[in-house]
Order: sequence, then structure tokens, then C-alpha cells
Amino acid sequence: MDNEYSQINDFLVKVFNEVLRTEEASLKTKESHNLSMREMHVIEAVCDGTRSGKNTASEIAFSQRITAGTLTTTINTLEKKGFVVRRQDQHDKRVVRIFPTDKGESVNEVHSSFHHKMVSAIMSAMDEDELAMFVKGLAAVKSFLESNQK
Amino acid sequence: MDNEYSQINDFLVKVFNEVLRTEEASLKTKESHNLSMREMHVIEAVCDGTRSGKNTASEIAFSQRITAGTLTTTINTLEKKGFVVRRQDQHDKRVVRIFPTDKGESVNEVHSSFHHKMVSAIMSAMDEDELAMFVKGLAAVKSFLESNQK
DNA sequence: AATTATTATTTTGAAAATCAAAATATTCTT
DNA sequence: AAGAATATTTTGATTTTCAAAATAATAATT
Repeated sequence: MDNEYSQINDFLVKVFNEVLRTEEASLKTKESHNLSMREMHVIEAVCDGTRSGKNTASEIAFSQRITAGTLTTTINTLEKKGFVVRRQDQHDKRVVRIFPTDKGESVNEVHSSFHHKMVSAIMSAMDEDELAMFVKGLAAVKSFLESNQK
Repeated sequence: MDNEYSQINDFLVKVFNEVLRTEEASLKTKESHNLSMREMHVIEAVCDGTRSGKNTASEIAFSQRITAGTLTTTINTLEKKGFVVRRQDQHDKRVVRIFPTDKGESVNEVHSSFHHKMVSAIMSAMDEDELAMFVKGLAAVKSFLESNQK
């Protein structure tokens, strides 16, 4: 209907879908060992979580919005493939902590370079003021989302 | 590492995930009949496709990047639930065209109001010039994505 | 016009992702 | 020490997806 609205909407939808698709495709290369998006993001959460001390099974599951049972199976396959290892927490033996292997760290770096390239492309295509506006647009989306959920 | 980079990257990732999550949650309401994202987007493609004449099974499948077989099963369930109907094309009887029912149209409107609200939130947070810069940022993302895929 | 090739869709058989609920192991509370 | 609570895994089932085979219709070639 309203032209400017639908132009922006179409553009947003297209960019959004392209980002998803490109990110997914970037995981199908030899370097990325054909990981699924879920697996990659779990590895990422394990790497980040290890740094911040939030790397228990529940914490990783929560960060990815999946159930504990689902995480168990994901970690099973990632452990089998050699990207992560489990270790029982010594203070509380109910707790399982998950750590990346060197292979896990390295594939996480490959993945984050995808993000890095994309963000750099954005940053280098804009000057300071433009970048500020871009961030402002994102902030508007964010505050819409926050107001939208009760 | 670089502070501005990681600030923007974190923000982007967060907004992106929130959008996905909020959109998904918006489909779990009574009004939206508990549809999955896939089902909703297929309904959307069927509605759009019907308007533009691109509503054959293959065209819908292609637009959603899923195989024909997968589309068949999705349409089976959507037809059972009463959101779409199949009709054989009269000029070429191999072709199956898919049309939304009134229920399908109506749930598509509910869904597009999610998009509408989000884009309106962006538009009302910015003036013309700012909006132009925002769009420029999106264009930078898009051209990165295009250059990234060969 | 009959045969062959092509195209559109569906079916089949299998794998992966996911969940809720039950089971197990450990820790905390009383 | 017994019972409640917590963290994870297992179980059993459903859903989503795909590739390849099957089916049906049209187009092309002889």
C-alpha cells in the first residue's frame, strides 16, 4: 500500500533472508565441516560461555532457547565430531561443563570472521554519521521488539 | 577486539535473534493458530503468488528454498488445517496451483501486521534523512551478501 | 501418430531436530 | 538420614526435511 513502507519492508525482509541464507551457506564449506546453524551456534555459545564461566549444559541450552534434552543430543554429536568435550564440574557433580576443543575454537573463529566481514562491509560503506543512523534504526527495531513482548 | 566493531556486531546479532524469536512467538497466538514459521511463510508465498500468478507448487517451493517433496507435505498439512487449497491448472494438468482460503488470507494479514508494526516503529523513530541513511546501511549489507556469493 | 524425452508433482524411505516426561545422579534442607 | 530440589540424560514420539523413485501429463522427434 504505502510505497515507502513497503519498499523498506521488502528490503528488510530480503536482507534478513539473505543474511540467514549466506550464514547457513558459509557453514557448508570444507573449513566449516558442514555444521548446521544450530551446531555452529552451540559451539559459539560454548566458546563464549567458557570465557565467561557460563558453560554448563543448562546455561548453553538456555542461551540457545532449546531444552536440556535437545542440548544433550547436540553435544553428543558435537563431541563425537570432536568440536567440544564434556567435563563434570568438581564442585557440583550434577553439573556438566562443556568446553571447546582446539578444533571447536578454530571453527568458531572461521564463523566469527563471517560476522566480522559483514560488519566491516557495513562500517566501511558508511561514514560516522551514517553509521550512527544505522545503529539508530536498529535501536528502533530493538525497542519495538521490547515493547512488543510482555 | 575493536570496540566499535564488536559493539555493532553484538547489537546486530541480538536484534537479529530477537526479530526471529518475536516473529516466531507472534505465530503461537490464538489468532495465528499456532503455525510454524515455515507454514506461515508458505501461506504468505501462496497469497503473494496468487496475486502475481506465481502460485504453482514449484514456484512456491522455489521461493522458500525447499524441495518439491517438502512443499507437498507442507501443503498437505496446510490444506488439512484449512489455510490453502489445491487446484489443478486447466491449461497444463501437470501443474498444481495453490490458493489461500479466506482463513489463509486472514492469518496472512495478521502476520503482515507484525511486519507493518516493526517497520512503522523504524520509520517513526527517524526523519527522512535518517531513514535514508538507514536504508543505505541495509544496502551495504545487501551488497556484501551479493559480493560474498559466487 | 507413436515413441521418447521432459516436466510437475507426489510418494517413499530415511535421517536429523526437537520436545515433554520419566529416569538417574547429586546436592540441599530439614 | 529422609525427602525435596536440581542438573543432566534417556526414552518415546512428532515434525521437518531431503534425495531418489514413481506417477501423470505435455512436448519433441521420428
